[in-house]
Amino acid sequence: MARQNTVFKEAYNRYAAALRTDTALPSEPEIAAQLGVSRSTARAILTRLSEEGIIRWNKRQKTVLRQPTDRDLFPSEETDSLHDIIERSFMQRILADDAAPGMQINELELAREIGTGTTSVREFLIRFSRFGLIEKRPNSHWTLKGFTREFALELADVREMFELHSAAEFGRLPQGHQAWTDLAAIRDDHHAMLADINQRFRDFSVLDERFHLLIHRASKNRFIADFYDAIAIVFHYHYQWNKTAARERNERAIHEHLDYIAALESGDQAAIEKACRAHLHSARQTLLQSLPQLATETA
Amino acid sequence: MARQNTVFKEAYNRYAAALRTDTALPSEPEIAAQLGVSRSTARAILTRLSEEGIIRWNKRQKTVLRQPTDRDLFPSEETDSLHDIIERSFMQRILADDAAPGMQINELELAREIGTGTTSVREFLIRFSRFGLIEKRPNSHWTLKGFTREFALELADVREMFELHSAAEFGRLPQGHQAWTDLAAIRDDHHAMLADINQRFRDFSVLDERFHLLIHRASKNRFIADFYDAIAIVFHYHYQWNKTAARERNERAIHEHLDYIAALESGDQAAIEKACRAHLHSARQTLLQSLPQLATETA
DNA sequence: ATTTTGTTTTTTATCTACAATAAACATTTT
DNA sequence: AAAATGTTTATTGTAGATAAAAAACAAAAT
Repeated sequence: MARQNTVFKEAYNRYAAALRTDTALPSEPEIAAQLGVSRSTARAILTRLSEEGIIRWNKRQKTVLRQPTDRDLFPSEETDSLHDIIERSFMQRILADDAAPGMQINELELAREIGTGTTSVREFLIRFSRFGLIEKRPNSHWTLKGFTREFALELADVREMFELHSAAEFGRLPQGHQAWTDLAAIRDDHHAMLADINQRFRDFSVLDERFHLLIHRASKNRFIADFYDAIAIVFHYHYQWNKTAARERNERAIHEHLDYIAALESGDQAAIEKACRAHLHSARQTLLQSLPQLATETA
Repeated sequence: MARQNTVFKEAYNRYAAALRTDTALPSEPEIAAQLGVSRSTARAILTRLSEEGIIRWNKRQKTVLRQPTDRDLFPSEETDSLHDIIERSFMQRILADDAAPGMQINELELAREIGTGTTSVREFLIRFSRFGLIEKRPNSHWTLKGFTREFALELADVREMFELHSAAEFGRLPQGHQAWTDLAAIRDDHHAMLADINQRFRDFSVLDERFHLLIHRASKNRFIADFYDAIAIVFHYHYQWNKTAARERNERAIHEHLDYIAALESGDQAAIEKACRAHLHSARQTLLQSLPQLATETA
C-alpha cells in the first residue's frame, strides 16, 4: 500500500474523544482548523462519524447523537505516524546494550525489521543524522557513532554556549513581555513539584524541557532552536534508559532552576550568567554519568 | 533507469587523465584506494581502459599502451552526481531574483525541472533543511525562508559563538601540533595574495574557507563542524551572486586575518579574542551588505 | 601466509506508481 | 456578498523494483 491514513485516524480519535452528546458541530473549515488537518480529512472524519451513527450530518446540520466509546476509536498502533514508529524503533536499537559505536546501520535490514519501506528509513536517517549520532559514507553504509563520552562533551559544550547566549537575551526582554509571565508560572510549578518531590520527581523532565525551551525562545535564533530539538530528543530517549538516582538528581536540578529563575527575574546579567553556568555545569555531570558504560570505553 | 553510473564515469576520467604511457599500474585494491571507490568500480575502469585499447590488462600485468585523449573521457554532464546537480539547480533557483521569502517549494515541479525523480529531490530538501533556509509543514509543502536579514543575523550570532570558542581552543593547542604548521602556511599564503591583490582577490574565498576550517577543527566538535559546513555552502553560492566591491572587501579581510593569525601565534587569549571579534564583526557587516535587496524587506 | 585476482552476494541510490492528504475550484446556502 | 458545502485536481508520503556500487567470498599467485 502507498500510505497509511494515520493522519485521518489520529485526528478522528482526537475529535471523537472530545464530542459531547446533543451539541451542534461547527463548519467544516472550522473543524479542520481545530484539528490542524485539511478540510478533506475533516470531511472524512465527519463521514465516518456519521456512518458509525455517532453524529447526524446533513449539510450544515451536524448533531452529536451519542458519546463515542473506546471501541469507536482506532487502536493506538494505527494512529502512530510512520516517522514516529521508525524513530522509536531506531532509538531503541541504538540504545540497546549490544549497539556498539562503529556499528554499521543497514537500511534494508532496518526497514524489514520495522516492517516498512526503505525510502522512509532512508529519509529518517538523513533527518536523524543532524543529531550527530550517526554518519554516512557516501555510496556506502551509515555508521553508528553512539552515545559516547565525546558526544556528550561536544553536546554539552554547544549547549552551554547557546544557553548562556539565550539566558542573556532573556534578561534583556522588556518588562511586560509574555515570557516573564510564563517564567513565573514555571517557577510556581517548580515549587509545587518540590513540595511533593517523592511522588512527582518523574515528571521533572517535562518541566525541564518547558523551562529550557522558554529560555531558548528568547534568543529567536533558528539554529539554537534546532539544536535544542536535538537535545530534547536525545534526553527524551536517553533518560528512559537511565533512571539511576533520578530523585536526588531531579531535586538538585529543581533547586538550581529556582536559583536560575531568580537570577533572570533580577535582571542582573552577572547573576544570570553565574546561575546559568552553575546549572549547566551540573547538567553536564548528569549527562556524563548517565552514559552507558560500554560507550564510555570506546571511541 | 535506477541509477546513473556517475561514480564510475567520474573515477574513470580521473584515472585516465593521470595515466602515463609505458608505466605499469598497481594492484586493483590499490587503484580502488587511490580513487576512493570500491574494487568493483576500479575493475570496471580497468575493463573499459582495456576495451578502449588504452591499457593492456592481463591479471597482474597492466601496462599503459597510449595516453588517453580528451575524446576518451566522459563528458562532464555525465560525471556530476545527482546530488550536485540538484544542489546547483536548487541554489540557482532560490537565489534568483523572483524567489521571494515565503514562496512554496514544490517537489514534483522541482524534480521535473531538473529531470530527476521526486525521491532524490525530497532527500536533498531534507538534507538542505538543516541550513535553516527552508522549512516544511508536515503533509504539505516546503516554504522558502530565504536569505533574509534575520537569517544573516542568526547565522552571524552562532558563527561568532562558535568561532570564539574554536579560536580559544586553538590558542591552547600544544606547541608541536600540526595545526601550527598549517597556520604558518596559511599566513604565508595571505602575504602572497596580498602582494598581488589586484590579480588574485577572487581567490580569497577559498583561502578564507581554509583558514576558518583550520580554526574550527581545533574545537573537535561535530556540531561546530557541521555548522561550518552550512556556512561554507551558503557563502559559496551566495558570493557567486554578489560580487560588489570584492577587491576592497577581500583586502580588508586579509589584513584582519593576519592580525588574527598573529594573535593566535602569540598564544595570548585576550589578544585572540580581540582579533577574532574584530574580524567577525566586519564579516557580519559584509554578510549583511551582500543580502539581496528584495529579501531584506520581507520577513 | 599474504596479497592479488575472479566471482557472487549484499546494499545503496534512484525511479515509478499510487493512496492519503491538501489545495483549488464550483456550487449552494445564509 | 460572504461563508459553507460539494467536487475535482495537485501534491505528498510510502512501497516496491532495479541498476550501480560496495562488500564478501573463493581461488590463484607471489
